[in-house]
Amino acid sequence: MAKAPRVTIQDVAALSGLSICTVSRALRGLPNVSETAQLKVADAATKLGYKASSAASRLAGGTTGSVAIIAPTATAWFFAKAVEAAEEVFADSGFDTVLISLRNTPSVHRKVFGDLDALSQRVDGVLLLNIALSDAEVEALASSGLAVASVGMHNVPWDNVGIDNEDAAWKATNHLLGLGHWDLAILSGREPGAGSVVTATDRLHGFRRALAEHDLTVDPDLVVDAGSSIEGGRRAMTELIENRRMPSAIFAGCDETAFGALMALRDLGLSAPKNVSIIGIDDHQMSWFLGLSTMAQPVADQGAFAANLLIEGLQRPGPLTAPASHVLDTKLIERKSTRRKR
Amino acid sequence: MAKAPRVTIQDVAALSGLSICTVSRALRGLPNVSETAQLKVADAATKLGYKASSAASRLAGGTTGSVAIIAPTATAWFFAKAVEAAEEVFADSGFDTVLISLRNTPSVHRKVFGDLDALSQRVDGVLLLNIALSDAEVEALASSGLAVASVGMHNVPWDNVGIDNEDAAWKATNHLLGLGHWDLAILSGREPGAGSVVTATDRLHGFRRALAEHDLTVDPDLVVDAGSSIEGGRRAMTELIENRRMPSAIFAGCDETAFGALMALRDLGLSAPKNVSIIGIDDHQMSWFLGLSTMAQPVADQGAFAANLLIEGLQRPGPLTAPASHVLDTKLIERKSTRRKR
DNA sequence: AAGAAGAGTGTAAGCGCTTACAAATTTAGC
DNA sequence: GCTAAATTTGTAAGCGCTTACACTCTTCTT
Repeated sequence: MAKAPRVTIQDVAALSGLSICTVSRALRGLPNVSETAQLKVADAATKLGYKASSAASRLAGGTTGSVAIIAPTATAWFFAKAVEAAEEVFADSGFDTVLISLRNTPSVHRKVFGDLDALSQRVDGVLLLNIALSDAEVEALASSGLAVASVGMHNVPWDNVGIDNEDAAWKATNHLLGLGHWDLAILSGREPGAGSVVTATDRLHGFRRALAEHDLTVDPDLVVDAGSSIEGGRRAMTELIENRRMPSAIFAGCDETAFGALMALRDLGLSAPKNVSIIGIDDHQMSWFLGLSTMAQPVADQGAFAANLLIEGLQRPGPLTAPASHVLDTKLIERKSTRRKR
Repeated sequence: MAKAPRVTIQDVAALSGLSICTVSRALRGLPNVSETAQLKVADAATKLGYKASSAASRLAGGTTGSVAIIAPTATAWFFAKAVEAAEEVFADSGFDTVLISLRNTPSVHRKVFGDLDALSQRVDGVLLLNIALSDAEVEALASSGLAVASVGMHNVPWDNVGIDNEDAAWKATNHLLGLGHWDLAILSGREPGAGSVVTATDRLHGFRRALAEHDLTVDPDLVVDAGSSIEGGRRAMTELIENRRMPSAIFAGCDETAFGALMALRDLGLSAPKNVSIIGIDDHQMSWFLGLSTMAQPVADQGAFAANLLIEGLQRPGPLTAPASHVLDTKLIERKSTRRKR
């Protein structure tokens, strides 16, 4: 298998009997190219199996043909799913997907968002998944020249898609409240700051609002940081029971956190809903199996939708004037981990 | 925030009072650069915040500074974990990580491996995760000019790291056999072919060998294709019970498949180990919770190890002469989903 | 002390593509 | 049927970097 002797735009030009300039334009679908030329070029290109060199295009002022997906972590269920869905859309549109995981690490977060130039050098656009950004970072990103789209963020000057996290949390909490539980704990995502997940904040708000609407106060002891992993949920739940106190019901920031909580309960010989009711958000594949009540959200849809938004943004000529925010539905799924308070 | 006026190698050259050629060499650590020059350049570069344009480097015959991770799917637990671990290594070494998910789809597999030129245009090397490759594909890849490293493949002309899948399956099967079960079923990964996962084949071999060593034959009805997802496991288990027959024990190709099987059992009012013993491979975080016996394997380690192998390969001057294959340990973890046959 | 060998540096020619701008061709207008 | 305008095509100058190759100094040789 000999080293393929790269076929360049010159070869296509030669074969089609046109200049490389015309070929370049034809290939990119620019106006001012006759149909005849268009066809000749297309013909020659396929015949030669021509593929433009992305490096050369980029250098000459074009684009990189790749986009970055930035996720707080790549292993959590939500992100793995969203990433795969987005990657599919990008791949089908001919974009390379550069994966950047912040690994829930503030220093990585700062490194990535502190050097947008480096980023904009390698990709045309970025897809942000639930990233908590400071105002300065938002502004920097908006004026970086990069196309941007996101999942689960709001009040951002670019297209976004997500669920209404506050509302979902509010509904989940109300479900608990409706079952007669008023002594509620929340296994929350990390507190705001670099490296955190934006949805966590919203969900905490929803939780607080639901309680407030019922004239209930939030016991600080019952708000525990659990991140969004199984491990974190387990740790948080253990902390809650051993060092704080057992609530009547628990709202877990996501299903994986709830799984961890369920584990912790079992460690201590307890279980849901017997000793405590528990509800999550996500509708992870395992939730049905574990009988976990949850607020279902469409994950792959969000990833794919946002990816399409980004691609549109990439193709739009001018800068984005009116960023749109799309909200997808969530749905309460009652299972056996929650039941009426006795 | 104004559009950053790109700082080029020229600026560095000017500031350091040297020629761009010397700067280029100094920056890349090539020989024949005096220490003084080295320092001056480093100084000017940091002062200016200079970052080489990957497009230009690439075009000028250099490298892309990015590597691809190719996985059969990005959502399965094993791959999500391995991808994140590898991405971390790459990021820390300054490489961009391009994620390519084959989505368990043969056509995507063919598209990716059928056009290695396109690939080698965008990345310097590829990290293959458990990809089942034909001999022709292996050869094409080996002579593509790309650096290659892999997880879970064997007899490949590049560095590889993995567990001994056949051995792990053999041990898992023997665990079942040792408990007195001789009527065994396997929930296997997909059969060989484009888009399949190579470990599945090995595990099936290990299963068969263990049975053969005990003079047992494999009932074709008890070999069912389950892919490597929860959904697949559930489907396969349902198929097994409803349309074939209930074995005494089951070896699931991976933990997620086992989870699915557990779900299917419960759908039918059955459970493990009461009605059937079941063992998986992975030691997924949920396995402990579900009491699933399994063969534990180090996933993040494999991803990180392979990533380092790839980076070494990228830095090695000549072509690889003696590909090394590293085997990591697995360990039987007995939990309550398997028990002695009564 | 003169010449060979080396080390360090600079010059200039691209890599394959995009993009003003100029040139050539077609179409429209009167 | 001839000019003005519109359309299509070609020319050439880079994009920022690498890399032969030429060149200038230092060191050793003998």
